[in-house]
Amino acid sequence: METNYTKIADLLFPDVDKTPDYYLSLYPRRKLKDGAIVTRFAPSPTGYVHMGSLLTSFYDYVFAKQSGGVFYLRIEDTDLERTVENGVEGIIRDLKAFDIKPDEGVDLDKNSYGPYGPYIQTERAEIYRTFAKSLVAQGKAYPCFCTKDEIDAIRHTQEANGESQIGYYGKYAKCRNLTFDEIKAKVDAGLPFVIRLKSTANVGDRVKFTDKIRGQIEMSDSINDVIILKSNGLPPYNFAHAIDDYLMGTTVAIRSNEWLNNVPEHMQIFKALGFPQVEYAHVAFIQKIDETTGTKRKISKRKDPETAVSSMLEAGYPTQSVHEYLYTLANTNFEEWRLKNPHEDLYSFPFTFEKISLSGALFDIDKFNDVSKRVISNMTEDEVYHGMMKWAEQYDKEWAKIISQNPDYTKAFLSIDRHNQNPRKDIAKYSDTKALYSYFFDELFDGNYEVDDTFRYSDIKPIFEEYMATFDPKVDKDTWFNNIKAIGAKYGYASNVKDYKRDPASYHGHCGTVCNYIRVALTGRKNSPDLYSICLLLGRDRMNARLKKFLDLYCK
RNA sequence: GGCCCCAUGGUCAAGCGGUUUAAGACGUCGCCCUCUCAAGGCGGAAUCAGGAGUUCGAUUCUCCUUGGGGCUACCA
Repeated sequence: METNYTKIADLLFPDVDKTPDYYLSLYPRRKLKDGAIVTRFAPSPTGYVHMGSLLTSFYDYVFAKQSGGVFYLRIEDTDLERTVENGVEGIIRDLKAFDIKPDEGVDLDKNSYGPYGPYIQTERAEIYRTFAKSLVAQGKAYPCFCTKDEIDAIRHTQEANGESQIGYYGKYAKCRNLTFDEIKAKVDAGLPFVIRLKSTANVGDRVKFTDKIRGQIEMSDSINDVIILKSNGLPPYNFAHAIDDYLMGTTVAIRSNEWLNNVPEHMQIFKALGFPQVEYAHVAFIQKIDETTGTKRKISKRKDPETAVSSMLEAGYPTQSVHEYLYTLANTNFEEWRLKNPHEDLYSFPFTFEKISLSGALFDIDKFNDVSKRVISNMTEDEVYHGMMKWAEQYDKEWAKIISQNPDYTKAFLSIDRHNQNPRKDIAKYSDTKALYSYFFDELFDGNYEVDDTFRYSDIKPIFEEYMATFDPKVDKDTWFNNIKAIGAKYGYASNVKDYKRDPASYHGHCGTVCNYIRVALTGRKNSPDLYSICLLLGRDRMNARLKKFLDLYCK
């Protein structure tokens, strides 16, 4: 019997000339200090990373760094259908934007670096095939020639029979006990085949395991003879990850929750291979409301391109905002920590597996915007300027040109109210800045004014004229404001708001009304940062020009 | 259908048997401050899905129900 298995293995894998031992010695165990965690980020090369996988990559990175371990990047491209051209590039770019630099992995040209490579699964096909062959030779795996139609038929039969388990197992696994001669005949006939692992479980068997995040879990064992090598010779995820995670020395596989059900199957693969079981940590996925159904569902790359990290960056959100927001979703005590340590590096937040939240959070754009406004409000004007530039250079060339020609001026208006006790929180993303500050540039100032019925144009004319005549850029803000009050008072505007509110009928308005006349004339809008600062920044000439333009338009 | 995960306000969440008349943040509402806005301050409304148990005592432990999500592919 033994020899028969070997014969089958040789028949199926005439090309494989190496043994598992070869690879076992090629990739020796890592020598790391006790407690060091080795993690990996293992995406398919679909071209981009979405919020959920970015979060897991944060976990991967942080746990490895905090424990003195290793974090590596592995490209899982065994599904040729999903592979996108330049798909690796986008992933590396996204990670890099967040300062995540894998210790080992692949570079932009898809060249592997690090001692356990290659780190692209299709380049490791020979390794998987070697182990698969070994499994066949041991009688733990076998070729299956069933067609898609046959598999479908099996399922229909099972459904008709009211079987509780659907799949390729037991008496339904008709290729399980093929003889060497039968197999040879089919191979000679050129029939395609897959390799299946013989399940060691029976219907009703239970398995227990411990998830790093979820704790003890018990479920039905996997009775299916799962496919470990597809007919194209490449392995599916289950087999590839088992071999790679062992050979590459992973200690904890942090992955999305949808894998939880497959753990029994994965455990059987590890066991068949004779590998110690890698630990698993299953992370809840981020959800969103599906527009068509109105219910929650996990975000997906295919359906929700807007949740791609790159879309966030493209919209002009700083990476730090995305990072902070994800942390507030993920954990558990992060916001509290952030309050106490407003300027700490994010990667120094002490994560533990136990504290990662179990339930899938809904992506909340309001909260995200607030987080981002806080992040930007805590930046210096230099940092905001650089962020704006970097964004604009790529997505708004006109804006980039304007601000790059006026760096000091730009920083000056960015610094308005920035160094107060409580800095302004009005920028959520860099793409907001143009609309927010366009009036600082004559070429963008469009001449639309938010005027309304309350504007008393007969008052505005003399007020502006007097304001222009008395404006002195050298005086401080209080003096400036007192002057406005004095001018306003002459034309029936209360010098303080309280007086006005007490007796609105006797006034045309109050000093704030006067400010608003000026504000609208200078910026076109009713809302702006500190008006005094705007006047100074515009300078007397441009200020006067805008006031006159307004008078020409509205106060003939 | 089978199996699994999850379950505190609209959202994210503290909580891990008594110190809780259940933190905090976002959102929302009101007031204050104020040259507008953005902030900021103060305050309000709003949550333990339901039912059994265990216990002297359950948001916290167990079970059931319900709800949401996931897996059930030669996809990952």
